[in-house]
Amino acid sequence: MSIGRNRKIYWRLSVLLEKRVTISRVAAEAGVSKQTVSRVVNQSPSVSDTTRTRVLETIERLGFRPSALARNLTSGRSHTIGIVSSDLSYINTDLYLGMARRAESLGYALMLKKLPESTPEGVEDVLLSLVDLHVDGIIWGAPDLGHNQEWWDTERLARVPMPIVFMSAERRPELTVVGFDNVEVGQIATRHLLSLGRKRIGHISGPRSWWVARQRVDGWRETLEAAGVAAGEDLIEEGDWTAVSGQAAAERLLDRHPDMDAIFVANDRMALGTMLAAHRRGLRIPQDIAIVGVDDLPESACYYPPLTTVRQDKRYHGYVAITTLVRRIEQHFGAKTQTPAPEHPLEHSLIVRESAPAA
Amino acid sequence: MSIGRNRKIYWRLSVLLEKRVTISRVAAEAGVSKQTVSRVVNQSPSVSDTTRTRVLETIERLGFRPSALARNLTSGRSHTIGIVSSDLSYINTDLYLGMARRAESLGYALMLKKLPESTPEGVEDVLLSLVDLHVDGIIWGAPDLGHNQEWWDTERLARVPMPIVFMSAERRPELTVVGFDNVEVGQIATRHLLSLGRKRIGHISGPRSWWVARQRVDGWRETLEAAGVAAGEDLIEEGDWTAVSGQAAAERLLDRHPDMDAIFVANDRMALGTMLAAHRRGLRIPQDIAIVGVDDLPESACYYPPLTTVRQDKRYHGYVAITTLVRRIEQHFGAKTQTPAPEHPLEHSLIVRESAPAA
DNA sequence: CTGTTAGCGCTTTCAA
DNA sequence: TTGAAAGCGCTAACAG
Repeated sequence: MSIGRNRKIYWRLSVLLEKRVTISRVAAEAGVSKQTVSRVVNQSPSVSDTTRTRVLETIERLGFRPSALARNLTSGRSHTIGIVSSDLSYINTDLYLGMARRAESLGYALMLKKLPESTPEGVEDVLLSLVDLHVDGIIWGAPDLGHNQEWWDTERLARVPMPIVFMSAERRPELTVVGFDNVEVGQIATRHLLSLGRKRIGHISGPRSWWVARQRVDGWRETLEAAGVAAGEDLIEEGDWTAVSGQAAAERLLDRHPDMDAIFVANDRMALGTMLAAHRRGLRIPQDIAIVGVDDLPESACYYPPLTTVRQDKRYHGYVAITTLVRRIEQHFGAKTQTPAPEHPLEHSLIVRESAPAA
Repeated sequence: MSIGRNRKIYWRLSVLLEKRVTISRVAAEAGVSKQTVSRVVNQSPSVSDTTRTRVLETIERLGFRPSALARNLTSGRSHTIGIVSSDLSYINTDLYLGMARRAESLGYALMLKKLPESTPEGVEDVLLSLVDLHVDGIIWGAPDLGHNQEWWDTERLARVPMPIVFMSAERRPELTVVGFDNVEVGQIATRHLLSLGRKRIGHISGPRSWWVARQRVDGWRETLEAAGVAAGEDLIEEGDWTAVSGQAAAERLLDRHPDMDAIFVANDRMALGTMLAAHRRGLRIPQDIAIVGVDDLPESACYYPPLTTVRQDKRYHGYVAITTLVRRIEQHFGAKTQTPAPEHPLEHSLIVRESAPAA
């Protein structure tokens, strides 16, 4: 679409109140065929300058805007991406911003779909409704659902008639997955705690049904085992990513191991709960117990004490997800031009703050 | 749409990989006209039972799903609602969930649009793109932008060809606004602090360009003045809703008024920063300084100490917003049936925790 | 370079 | 109760 962004267009929008300005109307007023108008709008080179000018002028004057709907119907693609999530627990502000910006810059609109309370039937419905809406591709932003439960078997996958990109799912050859290396996340956090000289390092994990949660557990375990430090299941408690659940998990963990001197918590919000539990017991952070989280939420710098955490660039995560999906969409439609692949992989870094300061 | 939710449908989806099943195909196979199929799909009563059964059977067998696109093109409505926000700062998880659930139950899909960095031109573009997409209505979820700056003048408003519902905007007769009474929020918080016997009550506000922020300031001021307590501008510092900005604002406030014994902070995240500032100065909460926030974020129960806060039911906020919009859409299209209005107004309540416990 | 002819998949007339 | 015809607004495939 090459219509000038002149704000005058907007002033003509009033016409819509009467009757939508269509391509035919423009054609008539400009004294050309609909096809020519279409060519002008779509930047086809095969239009004479004189005609182009005249048409463009008419378009401006009438405030014509091509109907995305009609366009989609004929072209077969909607330039719309469906985003599926159970709630916005995985898709937070930053991830959304990253996706929205990138999608917009590539000319795609975003359609959000909530999964109804995690039932498999609901999932089918959501998928179908997305098909009905002719979305060009899907971002699967519900890492908790149906990944490892082999829900997404090859058969089912083959049935979805458009590309899907999975956020942080277990990697499988037939799935396009975009996500961080969460084993490494666990390693980074745990290594830091080891480097501080801690020996009794517990872990508060996310729901083990989530792949990311399991990965972080693995990173923690591997690191400890490599260092010859205890890493049994008794040192793990599971939360549900919320602060309160983190507090409860910490209580259980500290009840069982009062001598614990460090905890790697699988996300910042649970780390907040963990700190509260520690405060309640009169444990000093980090002297008595060091804590490391994951996410680097903007708030975590204001926790008491400020939290050491493994930072994930969610915005870039969103960027990469959309870019990857659009590339798949393009090849799906056999586009001539190809969006370039993302330059960097998804990386994370340790942000050291008072809850576990450098040695 | 009344197509049985039989999961078998899904298994037929594979057909899509070859060629989309259209109404004509169904008509042909069922030996009826397209019209009849259309009638069956749209639950028209004027179809004989025999025919209906046969058509439904064919629909199931072929896995036919009506194309929302084609349908929209003819019917003129898309059953899609556009949600405009600058980022997801105002639209948080709960608000989104409330909207998504309600929209889904009323048969609407949600299209999310991000405002490009708050420029007026960008706003025009977003609005236009929503018009292009034929959304049936718009939720304006960017309370910071263009409310009081008279951006939304009557003229401009008249130009948007579909209903708009504004989230938490300044009330004006020509605008449909859904939001909490934020003056009352300020009053509730401040009254609580007064009831604790506090006399030097400061306020950390959100950006004064936001209407909600100004409302909360008003509530704070009115309450203090009514009680004959100082409420000057020197007792206010402005943040940008983030925790860090709250910390900075608190620093400034406490520098200027070291004798302050309470602070009403306009949201929980800034309250977190405020608490950190207090801790840093060795002030005990609540003994030396009591703090009240707004929102009741799930995390706030795990702040140290747990935060007293004014709870807003964001989920219901979302429910009401969508319900209101859909009602307007229905009358816009002159629908026969009318969605019932929300039962309750938006209310808030004080959640008392340790940062400002009951007297 | 430009126009004509067909649709895209569905709904809305209007007849039968 | 059913069907035929005529679009919705646009693009694709051919002509010229």
